[in-house]
Amino acid sequence: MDIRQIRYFVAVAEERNIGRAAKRLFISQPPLTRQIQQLEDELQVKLFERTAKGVELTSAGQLFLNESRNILSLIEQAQERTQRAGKGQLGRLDVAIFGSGILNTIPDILKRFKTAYPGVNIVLHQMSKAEQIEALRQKRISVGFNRLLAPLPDIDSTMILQDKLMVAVRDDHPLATKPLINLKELENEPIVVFPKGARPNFVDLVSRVFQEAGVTMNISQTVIDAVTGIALVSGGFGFCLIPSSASVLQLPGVKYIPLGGLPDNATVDLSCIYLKDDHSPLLSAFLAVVHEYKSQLNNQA
Amino acid sequence: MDIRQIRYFVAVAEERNIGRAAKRLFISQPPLTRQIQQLEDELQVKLFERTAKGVELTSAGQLFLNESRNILSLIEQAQERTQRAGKGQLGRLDVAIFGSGILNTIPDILKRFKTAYPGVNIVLHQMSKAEQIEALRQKRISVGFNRLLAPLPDIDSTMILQDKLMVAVRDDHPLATKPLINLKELENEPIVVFPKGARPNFVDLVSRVFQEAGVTMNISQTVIDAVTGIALVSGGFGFCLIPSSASVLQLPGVKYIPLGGLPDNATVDLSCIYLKDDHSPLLSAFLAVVHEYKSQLNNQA
DNA sequence: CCTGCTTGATACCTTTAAGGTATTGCCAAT
DNA sequence: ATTGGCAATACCTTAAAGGTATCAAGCAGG
Repeated sequence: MDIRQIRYFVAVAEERNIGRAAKRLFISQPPLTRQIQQLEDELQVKLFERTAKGVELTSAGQLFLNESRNILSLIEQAQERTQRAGKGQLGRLDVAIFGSGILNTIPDILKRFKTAYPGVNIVLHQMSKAEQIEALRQKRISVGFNRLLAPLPDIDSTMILQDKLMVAVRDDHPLATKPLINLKELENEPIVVFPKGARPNFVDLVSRVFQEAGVTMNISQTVIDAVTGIALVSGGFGFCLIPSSASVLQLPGVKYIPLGGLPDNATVDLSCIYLKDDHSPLLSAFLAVVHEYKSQLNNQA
Repeated sequence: MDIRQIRYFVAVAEERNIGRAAKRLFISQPPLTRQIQQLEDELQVKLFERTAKGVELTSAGQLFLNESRNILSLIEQAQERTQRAGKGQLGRLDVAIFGSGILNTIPDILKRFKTAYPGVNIVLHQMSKAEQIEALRQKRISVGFNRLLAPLPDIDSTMILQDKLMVAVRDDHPLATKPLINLKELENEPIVVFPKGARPNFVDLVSRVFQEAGVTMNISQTVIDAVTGIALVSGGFGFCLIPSSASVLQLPGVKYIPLGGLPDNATVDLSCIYLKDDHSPLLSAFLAVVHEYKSQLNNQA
């Protein structure tokens, strides 16, 4: 049995006349007659009663007509859905985000992607950097968002933005009134750092900045992420250096003040990472959205 | 797109290796490679990622695999169901019965057919003789049960049984004690006859019998069917001649007594009728059941 | 680092089967 | 009895599926 035969059968059933159906199918009458005969032979069922005016469906033929229509529509659907999946318009995309990374950039990107590709189901996973890399290699996720990535041979990354550093201060502290804080002013002050876990990390950037400025750093506490760090500032544990994008977070008694007098490379990147040899259309579509977001960000600045 | 290609695709997806799949399909590897390429070209979607160890499905391919399995199983089902319909094991059979014909013979036959062909949906219609013939010609029904048929050019019939005549009597009537009633004893007695409507009919048989025996008949009432006639006997309206198979009907105060001293042709047939050129497997199956029933009936007698 | 093995891809030929033209046979309406 | 419309048949042409031989690429073992 053949899809062509099914199509032919439906045409004949609808026209109730082989010659007319042949015209509709842009073939001549004899081959159509033969195809119908073949179909009947194969099924061992008479599908049509031949009359003087044409043909008419037997009861078995009537049943087969319904089934045939179902088959054809299922095939059509399958083609369309597969094509959409091939263009990345349909499917499931597993995305990893890091602890406090759910601030504004990532939700924005996800929102854009969701509106551009409404057929794609986005599944979020909270993962640390190391977990993301393992999950990428095992294909449990397709993209991860992260910061400060060491280059890896099998993993590519796209930088989305670079955050400058800011200082989280309690608003009753004397420095809280200044428009800009110099690193020197934080010498020996208690500093909360984050995150715990795999290096290189935001901690390393902060230490490097202190070191290069020749300022001694007094780490009062190491916590898991920016949110916890800022919470500790609010609790009076000292200062906390954060990437500027984390400053959207509002906590009672906490002010964010830009850090001045730093070298240009004193920034943290936000990047998304993915397997180098993942050529899935879903990933490409997602990266396209990321790039579009990035270029809009640059045009604003 | 082609069912063959879908089958090939599923095999390759399952084996994750074109060569192995080719072996499974009893073809050589190159044509299989080409068919997969063609399928990908047509869908404009890459279905497989070619690796060193074989091939692996892309996400679009994964989706298409699911759809393909659905399509194949639907096709299989369609073939099987159509074949069953072709053998008369599946479908719908519209059957007409006459007013009081729902006694024991017809339910028996229908019950047998139902157990032999459980996939067939029997739809009953109450129809007079004339209605049955019109409905047969319009193909609204496939079989009708009836009595005393005049032969028609386009309609065939099968006689199921021949009923002798019986008399329905009130049990307080003097004749009710006799084991056999002679027609002479009914002379001038009030007789209820049925049915109303198209001739030739059961009435005609009854009148003929009286006439041939030289007995004058006194029709007290003409009613629609046997059930009504017997009800009138119960109400004291007189006697009623009925086909013996109607004697299964029990009404208060009514006895059935055989009619004696009649010629052999004083019988009513129960027949089923159908279009001469209806060769549907459903009808053949039904008629086969009818014949089987008939021959069992004859063996008993 | 090279060699051999496995895998899919290509080139070219053979065979199967689908499509076309011409014609026949059948039934029905005139 | 005749004609018109329909499906079926016979015979040929063409397209496409399958086969054999061979190639190119990637990985494993020496």
